[in-house]
Amino acid sequence: MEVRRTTVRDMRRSNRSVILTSIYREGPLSRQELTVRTSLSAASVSNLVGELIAEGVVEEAGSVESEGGRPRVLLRVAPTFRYVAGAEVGETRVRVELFDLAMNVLARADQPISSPTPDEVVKHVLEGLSAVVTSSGVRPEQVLGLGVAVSGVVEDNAVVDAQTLGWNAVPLAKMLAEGTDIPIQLDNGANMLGQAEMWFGAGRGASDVVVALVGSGVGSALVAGGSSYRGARSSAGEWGHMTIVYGGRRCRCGALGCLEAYVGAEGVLDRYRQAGGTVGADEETAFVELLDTDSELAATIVDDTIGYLAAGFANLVNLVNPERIVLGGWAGLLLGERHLDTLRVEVGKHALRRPYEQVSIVLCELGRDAVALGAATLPVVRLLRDGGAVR
Amino acid sequence: MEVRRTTVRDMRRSNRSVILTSIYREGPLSRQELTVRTSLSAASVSNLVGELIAEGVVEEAGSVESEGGRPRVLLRVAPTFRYVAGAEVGETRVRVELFDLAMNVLARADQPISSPTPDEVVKHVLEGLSAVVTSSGVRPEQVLGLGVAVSGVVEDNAVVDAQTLGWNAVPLAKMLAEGTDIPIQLDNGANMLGQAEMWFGAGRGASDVVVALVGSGVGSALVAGGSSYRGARSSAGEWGHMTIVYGGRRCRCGALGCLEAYVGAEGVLDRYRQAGGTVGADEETAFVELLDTDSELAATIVDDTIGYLAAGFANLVNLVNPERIVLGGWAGLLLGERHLDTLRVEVGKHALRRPYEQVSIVLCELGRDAVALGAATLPVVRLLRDGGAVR
DNA sequence: GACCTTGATTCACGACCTGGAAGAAGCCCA
DNA sequence: TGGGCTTCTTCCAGGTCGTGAATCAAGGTC
Repeated sequence: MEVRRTTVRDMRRSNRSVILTSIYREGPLSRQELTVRTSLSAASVSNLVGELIAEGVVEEAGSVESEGGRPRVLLRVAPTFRYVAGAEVGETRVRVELFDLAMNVLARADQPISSPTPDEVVKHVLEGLSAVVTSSGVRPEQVLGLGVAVSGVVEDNAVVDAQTLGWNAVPLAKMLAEGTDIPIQLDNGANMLGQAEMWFGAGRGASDVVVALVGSGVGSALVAGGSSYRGARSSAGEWGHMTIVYGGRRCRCGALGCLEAYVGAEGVLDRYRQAGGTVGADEETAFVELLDTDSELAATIVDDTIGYLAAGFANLVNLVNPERIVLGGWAGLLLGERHLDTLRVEVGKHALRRPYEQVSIVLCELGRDAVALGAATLPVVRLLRDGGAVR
Repeated sequence: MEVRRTTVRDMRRSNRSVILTSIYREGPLSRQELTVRTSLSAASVSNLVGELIAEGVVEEAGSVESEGGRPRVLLRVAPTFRYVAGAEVGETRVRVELFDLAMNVLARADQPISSPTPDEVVKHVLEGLSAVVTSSGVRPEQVLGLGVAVSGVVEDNAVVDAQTLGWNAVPLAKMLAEGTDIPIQLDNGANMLGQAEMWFGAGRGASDVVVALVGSGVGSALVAGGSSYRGARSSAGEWGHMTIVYGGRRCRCGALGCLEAYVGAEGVLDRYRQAGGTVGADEETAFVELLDTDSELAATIVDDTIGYLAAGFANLVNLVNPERIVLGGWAGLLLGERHLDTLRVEVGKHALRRPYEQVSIVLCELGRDAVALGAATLPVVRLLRDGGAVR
């Protein structure tokens, strides 16, 4: 039973949240439009908006004429009310970015990282954070929070397990909090890229979405009913290690026949080389080379890849019944740019007719650099949820 | 933006719901315990409970002594405040059951059905409903609602598509509503069995669960964060048609290599017969026969089945990260009773270590007759959600 | 039978949203 | 130029709600 009481204060907080969220997500709105959208009374809208303006969260932004009457005053979330930071922890670099509330980038700090130990990562994130804060002239107490995207499983928004980095139960949130007063929120990198696509990219307007990421490996972010689905212990979305060829190729996770072993760039190139194809050593260049090679072997490998990927998509379509699947990741984009139509057709061969007809399959719009952007939305989500209340 | 305003009335409804739900789900409770669990003030609990008692939803049920003070008065939902009905629409029969609010069966009506056309089904459901209501001496206006479980996709709680029955966009809710004043709610049969297991069976206490049903075919019910997950258009949970052997056996859905083609009883027996095994014609008898045959061939087929099923489970574990998987369906139970431990081990070979360690795999506890019970919980859910307000 | 402990109820209070009336701000037209 | 009109916004009285402190209730203890 997770039910909670409601008090008279919750009501106001909730209504502030409704109004603030509407203003933020649906662009400049007048009080009048807010009364329609929220079905709150005009009196309450005026009251709540007045409070939000007095606190500086919301500001008036011009007016628009109405049909012969008093013009409506437009309201927007004040972009400079507070700032938010996002960090992307990769295997070879740490990127920190600072945004205003309109999610304009104010500063960016990229730092190469030699060995991704927890201490090293903490050091670089904190350095990057203070670098972007300083260089943009924002006072630290103006920063609402720092969202950090890591490539592993983040439990309870605090502890990280990342097999690829060799991290086991690393209390990253605590470690970071010791070096700054800015509130920290952690999440998984794939989820954050998905979050970015949901807010600013190909996921806009949808509420049941799978963001499928195909790079060297394969992962996904699940969005159910408008919010990220993490499962019982935050590791949901491990789509890449779904068995798709029972007893098939050995995957680096140890199991046989995982999707990743067939459609991850590494697996694809491996299959090509084993079949006698030759490409360069650099993975991305090689992958492009394979896609653009005009040989029967290359065509077979690519067609097979599309087939396996389609089966993986179909499994999502059947099991999750999303309204949209967003394909991303560098390899996914390269493949999708060339073969999206074929992919769509192939999915239809594996999926049930009904959910297949209801899903649209599209490409990511933001590229791979949106991870920090997604992470930076975490403090914004909190701000909107709390109706503009700050620490 | 699905955010909605909150008014002062919502607050009371919400708190009534919190109290009523606590009393219903956590057994007889005193007002004192309610203040602790709901974190409402003692004053409000007293006030709200008084109202619920006055309306007859809740009643006092004895008292329990406290440590030297005034004894606590226990409260429970009055079992006979209202009644709920559940119907199971199968391919060969329609079952309707009537329950009190404590979910004790008061009456049951089974009706064989020759051809499951919509009109025929509506007729039998309505006949069954009036039969159980009459025979138990309950006044029709005392019946809170009828939940109907059908074996197809139910959209918007109103329209049914059932490929197996040949139904296409049948407005079943409307058709039923024309024959009775009792409110109708529709849902999918697998979901309803899952719902029954969640409330009264192997799912109790968990909030992220997959109920996996293996019979002649294969399906599942997904429970995410305590409530049933239906996806964008109500067809989520189609686990049986997940591709598990790329390019493998032809499934009755038309695709190749679906899980159902390997672990559904029909598929299993088919594989056995094709490999030279002989069993009787009746599916269930044949399946038991296969399981209990002491031959190398039979053992291989069974082992393979466990392997395929394990891969199917592992895909759920990786993608959904449930805390529990509940195996049911007649074939699933027969298999599970004999080989659950092996199955658990095999799942570990396909799933990622971390989510695998976090999931428990157990058998259904209620048998296959719980569908109507699950359906009958639909009106109860509505009652609890609305805080005891009746039509 | 006085006192203690614990559970339940009462009541004044402040916070909240609402509907209707009033005010504000622009446009139109004589 | 000013009155009238339309539309947006604010003000105010009224009613609902949960809270905290005080009070009442019901049993046990000595």
